[in-house]
Amino acid sequence: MPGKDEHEPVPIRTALSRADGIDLDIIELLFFAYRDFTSDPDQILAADGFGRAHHRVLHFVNRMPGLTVAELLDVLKITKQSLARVLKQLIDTGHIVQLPGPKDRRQRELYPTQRGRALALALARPQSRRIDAALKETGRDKRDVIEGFLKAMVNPDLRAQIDNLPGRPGTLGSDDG
Amino acid sequence: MPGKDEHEPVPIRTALSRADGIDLDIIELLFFAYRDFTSDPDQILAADGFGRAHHRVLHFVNRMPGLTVAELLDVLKITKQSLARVLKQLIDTGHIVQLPGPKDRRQRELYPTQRGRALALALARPQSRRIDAALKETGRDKRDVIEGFLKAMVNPDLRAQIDNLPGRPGTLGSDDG
DNA sequence: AAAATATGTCAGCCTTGTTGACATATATCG
DNA sequence: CGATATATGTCAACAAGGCTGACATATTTT
Repeated sequence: MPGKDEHEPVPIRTALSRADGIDLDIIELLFFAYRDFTSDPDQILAADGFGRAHHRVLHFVNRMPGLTVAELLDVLKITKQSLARVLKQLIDTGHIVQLPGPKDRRQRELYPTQRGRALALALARPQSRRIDAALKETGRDKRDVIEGFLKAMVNPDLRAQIDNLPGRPGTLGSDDG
Repeated sequence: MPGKDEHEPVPIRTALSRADGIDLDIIELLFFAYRDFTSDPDQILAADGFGRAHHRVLHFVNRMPGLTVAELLDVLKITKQSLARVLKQLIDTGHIVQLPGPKDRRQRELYPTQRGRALALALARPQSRRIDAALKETGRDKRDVIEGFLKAMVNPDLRAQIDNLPGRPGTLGSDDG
C-alpha cells in the first residue's frame, strides 16, 4: 500500500479545553464579539452595494479629512490597487472627493462629502449603540479597563496610529485653523 | 452639462469626532485590536498554504470533536460549498478525519488528528500570549470585566453558541461516555 | 533635462464567500 | 418494498476584496 502507509490518523475525541493552557474563552469571545460588531454596518453597506472595504476607507477619511492616498494606504495596510477599486466607487457615488494637495499637487487629499459623512455616521451609530449597551451591562465605570485592554492588544509599534487620530490624548491638532 | 448638475460636492474639512455622539474610541480600538489579534495565526497558516477559513474550521473541530458537518455549518454561518473546499484540504493534509455517525450513518463526524490538534494549538498559542500580555498590563483582576464586556457585545440570540462550548458555565457535557 | 515621487490604471491571480443544480448514501414514511 | 426526505459531496459559475507586475501621467526634486 504505497503512499498510504499504515498510520491511518487517529481521531482525537477529547475537546481542546482551558486545561491546554490556552485562553480559549477570550479567544472565542473576541471572535464572536467582532463578528456581531461588524454585522451591523454590513447590512447598511449592502444596500449601497458596498462592503467592509468601503466602510474602512470611509471611516478613516471621515476621521482624518484631507489625508492623502499614501497616508490612507498606510493606515489600511493594503495595496494601492486594492484601494483604487473601492475608492473609485466612493468617489463616483459622491461620498468622497479628492482635492489636489495645496503644497504638493501630485497628492490627492481625500475629504468626505455631506453624503459620505452621513453614511459614515449611519454605519458608526449601530456599532456605538452596541458598545453602549455592552458598557451599560458591564458597568460604565469599567470603560477605562476595556479601553486599556483593547489598546494593549494592539501591536506596540502600531499604537501610534491610534494616538494620532483626532481627539486623542497626545493629539497633534492637524487642523491649524 | 447634463448629469453633473451644479452641485459639485463640498468637501467636509472637520474630522468626525466624539462630539458627534459616537463612541469612536472603542470602535477603532476594536478594529485595531482584532486586526493584530488575527495577524498572529495568519502567518503560521500561510506556511501550510492555509487561510483564516481553515483556522476557523480547525478551531471548532478541536473544540467540539465529533460535531457533524451540519453543526459546523451552523456555527460558522457559511454555505456547504464554502466549507467543502477548506474542509477537503484539512482532510487531505491529515489535520481532520471524518467518521460516519454511529447512529445516523449519513452524517460525518469530524475529529482532529494529532496533527490537527497540534496546529490548532500552535495557532491559539500566540493569541493566548497576546491576551495574557494585555491582561497583565490591564490587571489580571479585571479579567471578568473584559469577558463580561465582550460577551455583552455578542447578539443575545447567539450567546448560546458560546455557552455550549466545552468547559463553559452551563455546559451540557456532550461526551456521554 | 533627468530622476524621483504620487497617483492612476490595466491585466491577471488567489482566497473565500455566494447560488444553483445534481449525485449518492442512508433513513424514514406509507 | 417503494417513495420520499435528509446529510453530504461535488460541479460550475460568479463576486468581493486581497495580491503582484507593469506601465502611464503629472509634478517635484535634483
